[in-house]
Order: sequence, then C-alpha cells, then structure tokens
Amino acid sequence: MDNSQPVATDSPVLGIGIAAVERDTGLGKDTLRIWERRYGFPQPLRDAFGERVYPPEQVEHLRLVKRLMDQGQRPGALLRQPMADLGALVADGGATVGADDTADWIVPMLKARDIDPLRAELAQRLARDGLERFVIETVPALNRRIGDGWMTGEIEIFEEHLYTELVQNQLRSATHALASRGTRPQVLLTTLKEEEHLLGLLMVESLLAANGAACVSLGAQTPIADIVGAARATNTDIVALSFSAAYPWRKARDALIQLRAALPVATELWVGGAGLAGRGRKIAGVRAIGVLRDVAPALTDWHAAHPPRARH
Amino acid sequence: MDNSQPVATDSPVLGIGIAAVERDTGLGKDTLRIWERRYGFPQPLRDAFGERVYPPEQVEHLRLVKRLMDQGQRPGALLRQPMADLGALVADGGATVGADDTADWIVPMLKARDIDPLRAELAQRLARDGLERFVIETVPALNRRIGDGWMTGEIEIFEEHLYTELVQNQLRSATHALASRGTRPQVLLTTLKEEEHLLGLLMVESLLAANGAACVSLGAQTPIADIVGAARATNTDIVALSFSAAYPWRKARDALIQLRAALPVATELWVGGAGLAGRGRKIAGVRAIGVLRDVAPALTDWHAAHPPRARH
DNA sequence: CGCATTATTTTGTCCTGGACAAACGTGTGG
DNA sequence: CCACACGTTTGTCCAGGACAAAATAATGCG
Repeated sequence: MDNSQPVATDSPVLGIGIAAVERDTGLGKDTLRIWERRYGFPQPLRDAFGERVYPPEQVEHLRLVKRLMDQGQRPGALLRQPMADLGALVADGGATVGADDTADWIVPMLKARDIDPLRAELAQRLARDGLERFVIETVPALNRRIGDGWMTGEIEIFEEHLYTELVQNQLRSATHALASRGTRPQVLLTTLKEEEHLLGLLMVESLLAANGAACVSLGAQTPIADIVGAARATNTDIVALSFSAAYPWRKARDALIQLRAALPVATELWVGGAGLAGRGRKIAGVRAIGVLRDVAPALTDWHAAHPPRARH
Repeated sequence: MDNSQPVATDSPVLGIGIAAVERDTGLGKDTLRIWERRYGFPQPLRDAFGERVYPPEQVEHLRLVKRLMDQGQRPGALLRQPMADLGALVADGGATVGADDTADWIVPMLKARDIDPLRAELAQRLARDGLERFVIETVPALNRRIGDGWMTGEIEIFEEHLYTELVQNQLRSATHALASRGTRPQVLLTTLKEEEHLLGLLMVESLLAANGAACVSLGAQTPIADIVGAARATNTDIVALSFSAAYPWRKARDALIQLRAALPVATELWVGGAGLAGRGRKIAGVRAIGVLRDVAPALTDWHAAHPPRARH
C-alpha cells in the first residue's frame, strides 16, 4: 500500500506504521496499542526509533478481526483465539453460502480501474435482471465479495469507495426514473445520527419505489427532531430507517422509542438493516423488516390496512 | 451538532468532547492537545472527570485556523495571533472577492435537504450556462461558499459531502455525455497517493473533454508505478495531475521528478491545483496550469505543437 | 417463561508529558 | 535563478494509568 513511492514513509517490505494500519483497518491507534498490551496481539516489530511496524500478515489478521467485529463479534474472544479458524466464523456470521463466485467478476474490473466499463456492466445487469432482482440478489452478492476482498487486503479502501459510489449512482438513477410522487404510501427514508451507511437505505428506497411507494430520502445522519419535522411537514405515511450491524443496539432501541413517541400515531415506523436483524426484540409500534425480500410484502400489508379511498 | 438527541453524548450547551472536535474540524486529537500545551490555544473547559470540553466559539475558531492552514498558512503564526482579524487572512489567501452572494442559494437548499430539487437546480445551471462556464465560474463559487459555511459551522460535514457528491455526479455525467474516444490528445487524469480530492480533477477532466480531448480518469490516489504503466499501455499523450493546497510541496516535487523520469519523453506531464499555484518553481518537463481558464489555451498549444497528421 | 433492572466484566477512549522526525523557511554559494 | 545545508516549527508516536460506556450475566418481577 505504501511502497512504490520510495521517498515517503519508507516501509520497504517489513511492514507499515500505526497510522497506516489505522487507515487500512479502521481500528484506532489507541485501540491497537491497548490490544497489544492486553491480549498480546498484534505484536508489531519496532523500527530504529522504537516505533511500531506492523508486518502484512498482522495487518491482514487485524482486518479479519475488524470485519468480524462489524458483524457483531466481540474482540476479546477473537483475539484470544490462536488466530486459527476465524474464517469459519466469517461463514457463520456473514451468511456466506460460498457459492459467491458469481460476483467475482467485479474484482478484476475494480482493480483495473475500468470505470466506464464497470459502470456499463452494472447498468446492463440492472437492465437485464430488473431492479428488484438486482437489489435483492446482485448487490448483496457484490457487497459480500467486496467485503471479503477488503478483509483479505485484495481490495483497497478507495476501491471499495469507488464501488460503493458506482452502485449508489445506479440505484439513484434507477429509483429516480420510476419516481412517482403523489402515490401512497408516502415513505420518508433516512438514517440516524452516527449511522452513515447509505447503501442499504438506497437499496430499500429503490425496492419501495419499484413497488409504487412515493419515496423521499433525507440522506444519512438526520437528527430525530428533523425526522419528526419532515414527517409532519410532508404528511408521511411511513418513516423507514436503516441500521448497519455496527450500530449499538441499545442506542438504536432508545432512539426508536423516542422517535415512535414523537411521531404522529398514524405514521408507521419501519426499521431494517443488519443492526436490527438478529438481536431485535419487538418494540411497540415499530415494524422490523429482517430481509430485503420482506419489503414488498410489508407494502402489501400496508395497502391491505389502508384501503385506497379511506384517506382524509 | 450533538444536541437534540438527549440520550447520547450529553453535551448540553457548554461544549463538545475532543473526539467530536476532531470530527468537526479535521484536526487530530494529538494536535489539539499539543497546541494547547504549546500555544495556549485552544483552552477547553474540563468536565467532572477532567476531560476536555470545547466551547462552541473555540471550535469555530479552530475551524477557521484549519481552513487557513488548508490554504497554506502555518499554525504558529495563526495561533499566536490574538484571535483577531483572521478573516482578513481568509480574504488574502482564498482570492475571495466578496461578491460571492451569487452562490448563497446553495445553503438553504442544502440545509433543507432538498436533494432532488438541488440536483435539478445544478443540472439546470449546467445546461443554461454551458459546461465551461459552469466549471470555471459556478462550481468554484459554490466551493467557496461551502468552504466558508463549513468554517463558520453553518454547514455540517455530511452536508458538504452531499454537495460534493452531487456536483461530482453532474460533472461525471456531463463529461461522459461528450466523451470522444479516439481523438487527440489522449489525456490520463489522476491524483497521487495521499491526495484524495477528486473534485478538482473532475473539473479539469470536464474542461478537457469539452475541448475535444479524450480523457481517461484513473480516479484518485494512484501509485506512480501504476500511472506509468497505464500511460504506456494506453499510449497517452498527456498525464494530468491535481494537487490540493494541503499537499506538501516537496513531496509533490519529488514525485513529479520521479514520474517525469519514468514517463516516455513524448508524454507530457501537466499539473494543476492550489497546491502548486503559488509556490511552484518550474520543474523541467512539467507544465504547471495555474488557473482553470488556462486549460483550454494549454490544449491549443498542444495542438499547435502536434500537427494533426504527424502522428506515427 | 418473557421482560426489565441491576451487577460484573469487557472494551474503547481519554489523560499527562516526553521525544524525535519530517516539513518548513532561510541563508549561502554556485 | 536554483541547489544544498542549517536551525525552527510542527505533527505524530510512545508509555502507562484511569475511567466511562457497552455488553454480558445475574437477578427480580409479572
């Protein structure tokens, strides 16, 4: 990552510095140091001036740990493990069925930086398979492939960003094309503060739009007060929120209760995303949508409960 | 920023923690602490447990300092200043002529999160003014307005991200629309490692494309070896790089010399961006483009030096 | 037995103060 | 006008201690 530019950050082949590890893995410097103190891992080398130098294998291992933590695992168990079959854990948590070689095509294109062909390929698959199948099957498979690639160091951060951006653009333009204002239900989509993953939200938005809902997206990280305000102002039927697995469960619960209380009773509150999937007990007045496939049925339910002419 | 969600990060009105300041200003925790030690500013309050609590005015001041540093100023001078007329310095460095109220419309739209109208507005201005005027006048004015807004705390980070993304999409689709492969010169655009600002590059790309050049963008943060490889593979006439003001001058110089040496002699090397604007002395075999307006003339020069039929 | 509340562990962030390398500005000589 | 050497400025890193927030386990209640 930092080689091939002999002047700066001289890290020939032995390893990289702590700042680079933070950049590559997303683990903070303090965290890296205290793991070393507490668990004995990682155990970086030291350069001439006593600064930590992390060998590539350790960085890779850290990436794996981070990935598992993003899936809800806790570091203590992971780091005490003799660095053995963590791959098995990945399979457990990530619902990786293994038959994901269908998404392998993305990697070489990304690595070759064939941006235009990549965009074209995505557009073509979207057109061929249809929006729903694209969102429910293709994109999750790609996400998994990219996630795995990042974990092994095969994919670099900015390549992941590039991928995310391209997919988001596809979804946005597709959604935009079939945007139908004025229909029901009117759905307000957004994400809570400190939750910045936009892709999941866009996927839901496109599914909703594909099923005839009128969507308004507030983007990410909207304060609760703003959500309530916007919902009131636009006479929203449903507020839909997305949580990534990294989002702390209790915070989500508290925020949802608070939001539910502040929202008009007629406004439904739907939540989804990996953060709520496994652990979620029910919260009164909040509808949890576990899988993308359940979006369309949920809309059907809504329509059943709200006969066309009964409004106003 | 962190209020309106009474449960988390309880910071009523007195101030915010050091992590939040890092997030808001982009200044590292270590930097904040050592400034306090060395220069006596900032001087945060302490909460019940001795942790730093930064009052809003200090955060705002820090934002201003950071902004000036991004324009090339050094902290020592800024922080010793009795926190007085730093605004004057902004005017000096940023070429802010003051008549920027033409860009004020962006702020309310951004704050209202009117995403679709905002996209439409940008698209309309692009169509009305033409790509060149849009890139040379409108976008820089908007950038300045957003930068100022961020500095004063008027604009939040994710709103800035949103803006950047929207403009980038406009530029990308506009450039894509008039892409003409096979014409000359063939230009390879990218950014060096550790330089991630993509907007400037996109602006240049669109200008080049508008003037008939065939552009290939490698995205941001390409290692030198990859640039050389791609240039060779695609038979590139010109390699164009962009540097933000924050990029260390010497690093840029060294990298450029190295790149110039590795590139075929027939391949020109063009550089631009605020990072090279003021201070740049000439480097042999590298063409510095100070202002966006100079892109078109540079292309004209190239055509003059390379008569249409002389190739191969 | 489900759900909420409290105790206990786990885990990340913050603190202080010291130290040095990289970046910068300046001055001198070619 | 440009290259190199020198002192200064400035950011990042280190160590070890400490506590708050999060997660888990244990407990009580309907």
